[in-house]
Amino acid sequence: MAIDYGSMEAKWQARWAEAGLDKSERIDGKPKFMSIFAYPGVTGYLHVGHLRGYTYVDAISRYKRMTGYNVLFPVGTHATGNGGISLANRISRGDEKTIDYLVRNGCPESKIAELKDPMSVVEFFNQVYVNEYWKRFGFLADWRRFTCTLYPDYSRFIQWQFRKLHDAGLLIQKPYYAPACPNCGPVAVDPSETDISKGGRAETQEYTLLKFRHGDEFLIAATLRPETVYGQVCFWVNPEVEYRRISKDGEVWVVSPQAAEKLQLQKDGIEELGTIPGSEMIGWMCEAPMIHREIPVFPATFCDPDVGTGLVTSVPSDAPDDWISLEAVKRDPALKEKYGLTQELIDSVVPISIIEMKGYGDFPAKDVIDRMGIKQPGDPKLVDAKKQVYKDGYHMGRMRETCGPYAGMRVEEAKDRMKQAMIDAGEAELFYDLTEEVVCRCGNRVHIRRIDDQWFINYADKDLTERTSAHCRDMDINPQEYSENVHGVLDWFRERACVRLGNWLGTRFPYDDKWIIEAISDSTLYPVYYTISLYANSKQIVPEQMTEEFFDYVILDKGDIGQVASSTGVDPGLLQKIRDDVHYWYPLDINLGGKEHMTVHFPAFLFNHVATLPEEMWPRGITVNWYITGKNSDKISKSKGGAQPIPGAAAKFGVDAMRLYYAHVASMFVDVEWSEDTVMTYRQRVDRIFGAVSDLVASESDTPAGAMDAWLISRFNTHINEIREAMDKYDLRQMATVVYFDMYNDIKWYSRRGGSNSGTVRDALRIWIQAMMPITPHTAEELWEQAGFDGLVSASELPEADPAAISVVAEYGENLIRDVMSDITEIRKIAGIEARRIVLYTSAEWKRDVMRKAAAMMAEGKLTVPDLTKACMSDEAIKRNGKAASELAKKVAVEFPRFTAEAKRPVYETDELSLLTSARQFLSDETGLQVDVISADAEGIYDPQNKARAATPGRPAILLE
RNA sequence: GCGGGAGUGGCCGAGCUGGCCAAAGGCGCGGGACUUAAGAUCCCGUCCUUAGUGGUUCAAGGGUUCGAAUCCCUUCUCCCGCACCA
Repeated sequence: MAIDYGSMEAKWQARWAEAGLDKSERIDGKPKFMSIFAYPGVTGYLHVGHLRGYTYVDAISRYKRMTGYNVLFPVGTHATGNGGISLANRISRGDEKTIDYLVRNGCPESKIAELKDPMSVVEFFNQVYVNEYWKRFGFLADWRRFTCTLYPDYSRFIQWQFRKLHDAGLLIQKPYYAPACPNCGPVAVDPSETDISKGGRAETQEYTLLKFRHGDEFLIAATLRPETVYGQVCFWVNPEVEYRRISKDGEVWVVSPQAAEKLQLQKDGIEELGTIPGSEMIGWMCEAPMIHREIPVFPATFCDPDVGTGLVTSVPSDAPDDWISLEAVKRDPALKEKYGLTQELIDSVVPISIIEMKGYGDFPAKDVIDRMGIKQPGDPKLVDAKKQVYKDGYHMGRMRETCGPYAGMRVEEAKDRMKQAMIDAGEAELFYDLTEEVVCRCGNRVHIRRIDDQWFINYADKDLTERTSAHCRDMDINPQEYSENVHGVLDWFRERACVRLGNWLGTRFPYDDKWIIEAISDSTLYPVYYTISLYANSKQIVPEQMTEEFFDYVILDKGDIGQVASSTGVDPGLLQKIRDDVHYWYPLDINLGGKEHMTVHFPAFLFNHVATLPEEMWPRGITVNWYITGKNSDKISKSKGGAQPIPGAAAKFGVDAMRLYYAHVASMFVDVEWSEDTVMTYRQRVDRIFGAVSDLVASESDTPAGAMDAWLISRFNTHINEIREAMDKYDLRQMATVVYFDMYNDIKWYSRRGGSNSGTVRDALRIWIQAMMPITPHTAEELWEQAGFDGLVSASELPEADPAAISVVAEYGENLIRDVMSDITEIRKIAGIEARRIVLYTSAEWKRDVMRKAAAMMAEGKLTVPDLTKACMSDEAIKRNGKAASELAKKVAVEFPRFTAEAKRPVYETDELSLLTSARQFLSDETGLQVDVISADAEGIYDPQNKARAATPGRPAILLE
C-alpha cells in the first residue's frame, strides 16, 4: 500500500487555505483561544528537533478549534542581534563553510548571492521558516499576521512598550561594563565574531584590585579570589616589565602599562605619572590589605602584564602558580643573588593554610601540582590546575580558623563578604577584564569600558516581582515543577541591561536613539502585537501612524478615539476594530517554548505583561517542552549525522508520521533521542491506520446492530472522554495513545468479533477520524474523504461523549471474553495436551448472591468478613453450600472494598451464560476447538473433572479435553 | 556548592494524590497465520514457576503502613539551570 504522502499533504493544505481555515477573525460572543510558540531566532536553518514544540501548538490549536473555540495561532520570527549581519558578512566574504552550509540545507545557489545584506538574510529565512517548516507541517497559523522583530511596525510597538515600562518607573540607568574598541566604540563579543576578528568566546570577568601600601604609593594586584587574602605571604612582580605609576584619586598606583590603559576606560581621573622597572621593586616590603602584614616582593615570570594589573598577590596555599613560583625562588640561589634577597627573608615566607576542602590537604595548590605532576613555573598544565583548585575551592571550600572573623564560613559567602569589607575600607576596588584577547575588526584591542548611562529594566522591583509571582499561581503552567519553580526564578531575576550600543539589528531606544534594544527585551510582550500586525501587514495602517497614542488606545483603551483618529490619521472605525480585536483575543492562552526559556524568556514575558498591561490581559498559560536530542543527549548536529534538513525528513517519513512521532514518542517534559527507526515505526502506524479504515469501510454491512455494536460505541464514547480529559491538560501523548492505539485496537477487535453494522461503523469512523485531526491532519482529511464524510474534518466539531452510550456492562463483557480466551490459551500451553473440546462453566447463582450482599453492605459502609459471613449463613440458598460459601464470603469481603461498588457491579450482574453462549462460535473459531457453555447450576451437567464448582462470577471454570 | 529533576522489565517509556501493578503502550525478540516478499498486515507469546496458580521484582539499603514502584530517611548514579545567551 504505497501512499503518496507528499502530494496528499499538499492537496489538503491547499484545501484548508481555500476554505480559509488559516484565517482567524474575531467572532464576538464565541469563546476564543490564542496560542503561540515562542518565536525562533532566524539565524539559520532549524532541524527536526525544533518542530517538536511547534507541532504541539498546532495540534493543541486544532483540537481547540474542533471543540468550540475560535482559535488564533499566529507565528513570527526573532531577528534582533547580529546573526543576520554576521551571516551576510560571511557570504560577502565568500566564506566557504557558510556557503556549503546553505547549499546542504537546500538554499538554491542563485539565492546565495542575494544574501549579502542582513535584511535579505532575515527575509530569506523568514520564507524558509514559514514555507518549508510551518506550512509544510500543515500548521493552521494565521499567516497574514506574521511579524518579525525587525519590521518597522514591530519596532513602533516595541518603542511603545518601552515607553510604558518607563512610565511604570521600571527603566533605570546605572554604570555598566561592556566591551568596546577605542576606535569603533562598542562591539559585540560573541562566537559569531561579527564585529571582532579574535576572541569571540571571551567573557567579562570581575577582578578585585587589592592595594598594597609601599611608602606613599600602592602596588595594585588584581585577583579573582579576594577570599584568599589571609593566605598572602608575598607579592609577585615581573622583573622584565616596565610598570607605570599613575595617579588615582590622589593616590599613586603602580600597575602594568596595559592595565593603566584599561583602568582609564573604567575609572575617572587617571593620569600617567611615569614608569618604574619591575626589577626595582624586587625586595620591597609592602603592606597587604585586610591582614595588614608586611610581605616581601619577589620576582615571578608568570605575571603577564596583559592580565589584570600585571602584579599578583601571592597565596601559595591555594594558587598553583604561586606555590610553584615560590618553590622556584627558594630553590634558585641565582635569583637570590641577582636581587639581593636575604636567605632570612626567603625563609620567612611560609604558606598559610586558609581553606579547608574535601579531597585536599592543608595546601590545595600543592596537592594539585603533585597530582598533575607539575615541576616548573610556566608549565602549561598550570592553567588547568588553577581552574581545578578555584572551582573546588569556591564550591566546596570552607575558611579555616586562620581567617579571623571569616573562619568557618563557606568560600562562596566569604568571597563576597571579604571583597565588600576591603572595598569599604578603601583597600580594594573592582575592575573588569576580558578572559582572553579580543581584537576588533579594525585591529585594535577591545577592552572593557565603563558605560555610565546604561539602561536596565528593573526586574528586581519588589512590587513587580510580587504581582507577577502572585499571578503565576492563577496560571496554567506546565510542567508542574516549573509552575512551582517559576516563583524562584522571578525572585532571582535581577535588573537586565536592555539596550546596547554598537553594531546590532533591532529597535532604537525611544528615549535615546544611540541605543538598540537588545534581543531578550524586545521579545516579551509581542504576542499582543499579533492582534495588530494584521492591519500593518495589510497596509491599513502604516508605521508612522503607530504612535504612543495609537497603542495606548488599541491596547490600553486609553484616550479619546476622536483625538487619536485625528492625530494618527487612522479611521475611527478601524481604531475601534483593532481595539476590539486586541481585547477579544487577549489574553494569551498558551505560550509554549523550549526549556531554555525557563530562566530567561518566560520570566521576562511575565514581568512585561504585568508591568504594562491591565490584569485581565495577563497571560493564562505557559507550557515548556523538552528537546529532541542527538545521540547521548548531544544537540542535534549535522556533523554527527542523523538529522537531515527538515524538508528532507518530511519527504522521507511523511509529515503526519513526524507529527505523530513528536506527539507520542514521550512526555513533553523529557528529552528524546532522535531516531529515524522510531520515526519509521510511527510511519508504519499511520500506514496501518489507513489499512484499518479501508478494511472497516469495506466490511460495512446491513447486519443488525447487536452487543458488539453497543460495545464499540460505548468504547468510543469512553475514548472521547479520555481524549477531552487528556487535552484539557494538553497531554498530547495520552491523547495519541487513545486515538492511535486504543481506538485502533478496538476497531480491530470489533471486526474480529464479527462486527460490521454500517451505522456503527459510520459513527465510529466519524469519531475516530475526527480524533486524528489534531495530530495527523492530512491523514485525517484523506480518510474523512475516503469514508465519504462531507466537508473538511479540520473544520468539524468533535462531539461530546454521550453518557447514555457508555455501557460499563458491555465493556465488561468483552473483557470477560478476552480473559476467558487468554485463560484457555494459558491452560493449553501449560497442560501440553492435544485438546479437542472446551467446556466453560459459568458460576452458580448463589455466588452472585454473595457478591450482591457484599455490594449492598459496602454501600452502607460496613462490609467486614464476619458480617458478610453472618449474612450469608442466614440465607438458606447460600448456607447449604457450606464451607465453600464461607470461604467465598471471606474472599469477597476482603476483595470488594478495594473497588467501588459500582465497579464491581458488572461482575455479579453480567449474564455470563448468555454472553458466553453468544460468543461460542467466535471462541470456537479462534481456538479451533468445539466450545460448550454450561451453567454450574444446571441439572445433571457433564463435569467429569468437577470443574464447575470452581466457577465464580467473572471467572468461568474451564475444562479442556 | 546552590537550586531543580530523574533512576521501572532487552530497549523507549507509562504509572508515582499508596491497594484493580508482574506493572499500560510502543519497539525489539520468538512462534503462528497470510503469503511469496514488505522496514507490510493479522493473531499469540515474551521475569521464574504453574491446568488458568504461586513466587521474586520497579538503582541500593533501611523505615512508615494491614498494604509501597508509589510516602519518609540514608547511600550511589545520572541530567539540567546558575544569566544577560532566543
